[in-house]
Amino acid sequence: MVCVTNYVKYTAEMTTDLGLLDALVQLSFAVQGALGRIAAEHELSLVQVRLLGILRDREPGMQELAKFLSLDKSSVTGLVDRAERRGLVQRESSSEDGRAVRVSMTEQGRALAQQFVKQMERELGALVEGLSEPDRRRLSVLASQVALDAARQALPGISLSPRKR
Amino acid sequence: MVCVTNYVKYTAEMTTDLGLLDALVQLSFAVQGALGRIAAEHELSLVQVRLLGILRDREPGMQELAKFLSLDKSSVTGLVDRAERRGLVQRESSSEDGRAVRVSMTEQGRALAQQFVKQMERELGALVEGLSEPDRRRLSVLASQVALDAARQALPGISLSPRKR
DNA sequence: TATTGTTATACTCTATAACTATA
DNA sequence: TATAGTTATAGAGTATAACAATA
Repeated sequence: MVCVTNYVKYTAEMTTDLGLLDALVQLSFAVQGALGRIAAEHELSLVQVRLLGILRDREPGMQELAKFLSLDKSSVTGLVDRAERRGLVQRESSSEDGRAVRVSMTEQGRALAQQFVKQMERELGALVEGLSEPDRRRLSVLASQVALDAARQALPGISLSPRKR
Repeated sequence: MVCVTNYVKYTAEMTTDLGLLDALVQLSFAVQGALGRIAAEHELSLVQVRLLGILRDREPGMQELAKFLSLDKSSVTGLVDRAERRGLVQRESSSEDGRAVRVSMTEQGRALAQQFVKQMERELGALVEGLSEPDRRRLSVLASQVALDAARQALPGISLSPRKR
């Protein structure tokens, strides 16, 4: 049974296996919860966070941004409006195409993004505190494999520019 | 670097380790994406899905529901309003406390929840298709441990009624 | 007085459809 | 005509504050 309540019964002795499906769903809620909490601290939505993440190494147009975020372009208009109003991003009109704009991060946005990443590292660090170092490495490899498989299934045609890491 | 763009660069030979933090974030986006896609098919939000999940084996009051969902009680009023309008849940006034209501699932809601779970099992099954059976068991155990640790951190005082599994 | 729940209000986020301007 | 983007509109979802009814 896939548990979608985000609540888990636990006991003192800790060897419970939730089963793969529940485990992944619960884990995803835990991670998204951490993301959401930090985002809320900065009065950001998760989509705003993703926007900043995308703009770290790209200056996409609105349409392109819509594709990245799986949103309608009109939704992106509002999203960028609000982020721009807060001084996190900026629109620049394209020199090549009079219709197009390029969205980029401001210094302020970049600073916030960096701060966010640091907090996220702390929060997720706490989350995996209970695992031994070898277990962490195992989890990292397995989670990476599933995540990468998922990306391959979801984005069969999209080739992405290399990300700084 | 925690990647929050939900996009992953991948190559043909697949042994990449994203690092634990990115791996968990990416994995959580993949799982939540699956949840969100199925929810959207049924015109449900993720919160509506969680509501149905909670009501599988409880008939909580509005306040209690707010606590489960980490929402304000006024938000739950609207949430339950919309679900009730669609015939998925119902309010019943409590016999003991004249102020309170009890929210429960309708037959229609229960049927939808069952269907949802089946779809989720299929989708998540596809997600872990690339793992060997022993790797799946390992992932299950490790993910369970992190998820349960997270639940313990997040809900130190809350004791939950046993869930059917 | 405290608690349960709803209402009023305001904002974010989202999509659809219609629009403008450029290609 | 097609594409890039915005605007108008409508609805879900959220929180805060004020309210009603019951305990």
